[in-house]
This record gives sequence, C-alpha cells and structure tokens, in this order.
Amino acid sequence: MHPLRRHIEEVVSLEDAEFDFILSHFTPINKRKHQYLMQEGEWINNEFWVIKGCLRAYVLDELGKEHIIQFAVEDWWITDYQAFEKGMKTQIYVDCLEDSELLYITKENREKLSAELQKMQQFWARKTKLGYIASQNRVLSLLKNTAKERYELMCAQYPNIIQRVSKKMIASYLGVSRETLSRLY
Amino acid sequence: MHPLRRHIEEVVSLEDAEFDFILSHFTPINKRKHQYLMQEGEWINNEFWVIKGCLRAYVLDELGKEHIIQFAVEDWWITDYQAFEKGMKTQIYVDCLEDSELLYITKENREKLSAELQKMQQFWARKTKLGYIASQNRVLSLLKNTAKERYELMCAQYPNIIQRVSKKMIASYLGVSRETLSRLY
DNA sequence: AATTTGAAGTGATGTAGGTCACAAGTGGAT
DNA sequence: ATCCACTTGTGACCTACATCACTTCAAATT
Repeated sequence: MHPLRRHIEEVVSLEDAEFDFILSHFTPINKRKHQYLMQEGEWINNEFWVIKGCLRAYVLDELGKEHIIQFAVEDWWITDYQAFEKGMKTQIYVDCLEDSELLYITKENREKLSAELQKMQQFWARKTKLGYIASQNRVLSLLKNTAKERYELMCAQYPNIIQRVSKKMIASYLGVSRETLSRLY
Repeated sequence: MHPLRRHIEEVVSLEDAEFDFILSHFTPINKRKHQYLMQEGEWINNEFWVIKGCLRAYVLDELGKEHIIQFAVEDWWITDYQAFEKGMKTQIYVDCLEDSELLYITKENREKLSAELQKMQQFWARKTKLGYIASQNRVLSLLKNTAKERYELMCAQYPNIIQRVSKKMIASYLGVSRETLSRLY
C-alpha cells in the first residue's frame, strides 16, 4: 500500500478511487542533504509530506542563532504554516538533514481537495488539532520544565529523532545551548 | 446582530436560518469571578465561547506553581483541547478572572454541527489553524526573546489583556517571575 | 468600620544555564 | 591521502532571572 494512503487511513478510510484522486493532487520531489525547501523571504505555496528522510524548519534571530521550529521524518508534514495559511512571505528556513523523498501539494490543490473530498477536510482538521495540542504542550514544557527535564521528555516522545539528528540540533529545538546539553549527564 | 454570529461571519457568511440552527447547539451559562469551568481530573465535554468577561486556563506543576496556557476575553474560545479532542480527563484548570457570560457547546453537538453544516467545519478548521500558528509563535518567542522582549511583544499583541489582568498573571503567561517582570522598567 | 487578602515594588542573594575558548575525534569532499 | 568542516566534550567565567524576605497600598470580605 502507498505510504501516504496508509498514513491517511490512520484517520479516515478510503476507497481505491479516492486515494488515486488524492494522490493526483501531489507531486513527488527529491532533495539531497543540505538542500533547502524554502528560505526566508520567499513566497511559499507548498506543504510537504516526507516519504523518506529527515528535515528541519528553523528561524534565524537577529544574532544569527538558529531556533528549530520542528523536525520532520517519515510520515510527517512540514511547511511554514503561517506563510502558507496567511499568504505571506516565509520567515523561516526548511532544509534537509538527510537525502529526502517528498510529496508536495500546493495551497490551491489542498483547498480544491478539501472542498471535493470531505474526508480530506476531516483528515487535515484532525492533523491541525493534534499539531495545536502538541505545540501547546511544548509551550508548557518550556514554562515548567528544566533543560534536563525537557531533554528527557523529548527522548521519551521522539526517540527516533534523537538518534538521527545532532545534539546541536536537539539543543536548538529544546531552547538550550549545546554546551549545557552536553553537560547534562 | 448576535455577537456569535458576528464572530462566525468574520470567517464564513451565514443565512439567518443557518445561524439559528448553529445557536441551537449552544447553551448559555454565567459564572462569577473565581468560579471554575473545569478542574484537574474532571472529564470535560464542553468548549466555551466568551460573550463577556475574562478567563484563564492554567496548569499546576509539582511545586504548585501556576503556568497560564491562555487567557480568554470577549470573542475567544476556551477549553482543554487535549482532553476535549482525545477524550481524556483534563489536566488543567479554567477559572474566571471576572464575572463572565459564556456559551458552551458539547463535543457531540460540535461534531454534529460540523457534519451538518460545512461552513462550521470550515470555521473551526480556520480557528484551529490560527491557534496552531499563534502557539508556534509563542514557542519561538520563548526560544529567542528575553523576558523583557516577550513582555513588550505581548503588550503590542494583546494590549486589552495587559490592561485587564494582574502583572502576576502576565508573568505566569510569559514564563517569568512576578518580581522580574516588576523590575523590567 | 475593621480585617483580611492580594497586588505590586524592591533589596539581597542564589543558581541554571549562557558564552567563550580550546581540544580531540569523525566523516565528507577533493 | 589530505584537508576541512562539523560534532562533542569540557574548563573558566558571566549573567539573566529566580527566590526569599519585607513593605506599602488597594480592594474585597465580614
């Protein structure tokens, strides 16, 4: 079964014809390690789904420091939702931490597909709610946990990401310096 | 015009009959300052919309410290989305900072209304996306801004909330001690 | 009116985590 | 095979912010 179909069917069940119709709205794209899907200042119009690989979304602050918004590995979605939803220029960078195989859908195709297939609207609504909940939990973790606690929670929640990306990246996701993270144990 | 209708029509336009149908899924409720809409450990089944008043959602950590998840004033929605969506017991508290007039909708009525009225599904999808974006921005602010910068960003973004709630509450939303907040200027 | 409760400011001191600097090891690129 | 960029660890020192303690003042509560 196509991995995207398996992924969507975790939320809503699909007929063969429905999945073919869905898939026809996506385009495959391959990127190599260090290549960017988007860079600050660009107009972005696509949401990406990871078939294989590992990526990150991050911002640069005034001092040039990177702050990681999210990682994405197999079965994850990634884009700049603020730019994508509000039709703004992006303020973030998305690059590949490994060679990656992706599918992308344009904003227009996403809207068309939502309108034509109720199930996809349900699917995306569900994904957005879960993303919102996860983000609120991340805020709470930043408010109430120490650096060490946040690291341990991340190890428990995303063990596969911990194993695939450098400590420096993890530090920048957790909001701690790489030196401090290195000294936790 | 009913304030809820005005609020929904900021996203999707409605016929009179549609709004009457929507409103029939909500129940009004009034609460006084210091009263709780939910407390840790309860099963919660309602999402609240604020006609008038001011509320907050917060968690208590192991040390008994409060961390504010969100405020809600006129036109805002509030509940424990994690408990509401995943059918869990709530881990948070929601209480009134002022006497408040609310409308609430049960999970069942929300699902029924979404299924029966495409426009409401669109409306809630939009609200969830914007909530997700706002929460990601809050994470980024915690990662890249100092306490003072976060306070100033909050003053710019939510001036009405700054004026209505105590500095202690604001400190607990920003992730800073009330003493430090008091010393910023 | 008297009393309690909470808000807000501020001094003194403590600490988690940041920054800078350096070293050793590792994997790609040419 | 060599070089270079990157990763990780670690010592020395610094700082933003927390904590504790006390005070003043205003607003609820009785």
